[in-house]
Amino acid sequence: MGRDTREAVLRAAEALFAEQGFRRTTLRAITRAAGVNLAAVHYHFGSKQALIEAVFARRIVPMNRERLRRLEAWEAAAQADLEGLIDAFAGPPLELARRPGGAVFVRLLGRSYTEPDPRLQAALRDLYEPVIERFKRAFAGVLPGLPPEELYWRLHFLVGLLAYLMSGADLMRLIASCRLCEPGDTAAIQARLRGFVAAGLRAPAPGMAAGPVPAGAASDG
Amino acid sequence: MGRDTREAVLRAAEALFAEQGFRRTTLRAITRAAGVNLAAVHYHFGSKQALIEAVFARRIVPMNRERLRRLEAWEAAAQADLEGLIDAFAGPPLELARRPGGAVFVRLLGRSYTEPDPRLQAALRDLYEPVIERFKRAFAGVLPGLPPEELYWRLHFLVGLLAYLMSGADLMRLIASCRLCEPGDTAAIQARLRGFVAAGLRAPAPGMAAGPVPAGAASDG
DNA sequence: GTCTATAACTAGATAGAC
DNA sequence: GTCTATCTAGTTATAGAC
Repeated sequence: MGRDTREAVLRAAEALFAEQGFRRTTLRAITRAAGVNLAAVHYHFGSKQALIEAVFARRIVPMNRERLRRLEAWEAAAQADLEGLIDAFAGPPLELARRPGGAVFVRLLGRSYTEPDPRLQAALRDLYEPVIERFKRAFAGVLPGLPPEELYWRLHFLVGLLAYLMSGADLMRLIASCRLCEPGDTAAIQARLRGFVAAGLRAPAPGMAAGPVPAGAASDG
Repeated sequence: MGRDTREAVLRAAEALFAEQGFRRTTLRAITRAAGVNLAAVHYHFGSKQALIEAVFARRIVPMNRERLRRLEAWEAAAQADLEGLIDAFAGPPLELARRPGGAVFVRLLGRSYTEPDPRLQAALRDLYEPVIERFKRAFAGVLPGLPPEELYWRLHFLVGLLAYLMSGADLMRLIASCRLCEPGDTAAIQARLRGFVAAGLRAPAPGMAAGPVPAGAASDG
C-alpha cells in the first residue's frame, strides 16, 4: 500500500537523519531500515532533498499549530505573564521530545538550525516565519520599555538555547562527567529554562539605569 | 615547501567546512581552493577525518588557553564578579569572530557542537574537558547557594547560547526580516549576552523562596 | 615533498518488467 | 505501486614516477 510505504520511509529517514546527519544517511540505508525498495523514495518524494523537507514538515506544521493555539489561549487569559508566554513557545517542542518517536526528531530539529544547506534553510524559514512574527509581537507587549533591538537579541538567545537543548548536544555532560541530571526529563528542563529565560528577558537593558552596567560603560571608564 | 602546503590546506578546509559542512566538502574542492595537489591531504594529514580534527585543534587550543589566562586573572582580581567570569568564558570565542579569518571558523565551531559524528565529538571533548571543569568550579564559587544540578543546567544554557551565536544561524533575522542589528558587531553582542546570562544565572532556583515558582512545585501541588 | 594516474568504492537517480 | 538491474557521476585513497 502506498500510504504505508510513504510513512515507513518518513519514519526511517527521520531516525537515520537524526543519528547521522543528512549526507551520511544514504537512501539505501533508509529504504533498508523501512523495509521497502530503493526506488520507493523517488516514486513517493521525487528526490532525497524533497524527502528531507517532507520529514521536517510532517512534525513542524503540527508543532507550530500547537504553539499558536497556546499563544491565543495565553492572550485570552486574565493574567498573561511572561512565564506563560515562554511556555507557549518552548513547551510544544520540549513536549514533542517526550512523545514516542519524538525524541529523535527533536534532536534533528535542534541541529537543523545550524545546517548550512540553503535549500533546507529556505524550507525551514517558510515553516517558521508566521509563528515567530506572532510571538515577537507578544513578547514586545509583555516587555514594554525594552528597546526593539534588545528584545530581538534576547529572543535570539531564547531560540538558540532551545535549539541547543533540542539538539541533545550534551556537551557538558560528556565533558564534566555529570551524573546528576536526567536529560530526558523535559518537564524539569522546561522549569529550569523558564526561570533562566524569564530572568534574562526581564534584565534591564544594557545602558539603562539600575541595570548591571557592562564593563567600559561605567562612569569611571 | 611542506609548511606552506599544510597551512594552505588547513585554511581552505576551514573555510569550506564552515560554508558547506564536512560531508559536502570534498578533498578535491579543498585542494583546488588551496592550490595544491589532491594527494597532499593524505601526505600531510593521513585522512579526511584527521584533517577535520586538525582544523579544530589549530584554533581551539589557543582559544582555550586564552580562556584559562583570563580565568586566572579574574581569580586574582580584587572584585571577582559574575560578569567578569562570563566575559572570561565568552570573550575569547566572540573576539575570535572579529579577527580576520576567525569569523568562518567560529561559524564552524558553533555548528560542531551539534555534529553527530562520534569521532569528532570525542576529539572536541578532549579539547574542552579541562577548560569546562575549571570554569564550572569558578561559577560554583561565585554563585553559592545554587544547587549543583541547577548550576549544571544553567551553564548548559550558557554553552548552548554561545554555540548558537557562534554558528551564525541567524534564523531570526531571516524570518523576522529584522534589519535593526548588525550580527558582526561582537562587542555589542557580548554586552547583551553578558546581561542576559548574568540575570539568568542569578535567578532564584526553582522551588526556592522568593523565586518564580514553576507550575506544580508550589505548596498547593 | 609533490605530482599524475588510477584503483576501489559508493552515491543518487532511472528504465522498464511486473 | 513495487521491484530488479543498471547508469552516471562522484568520492576517498593509494601506487609510483619525478
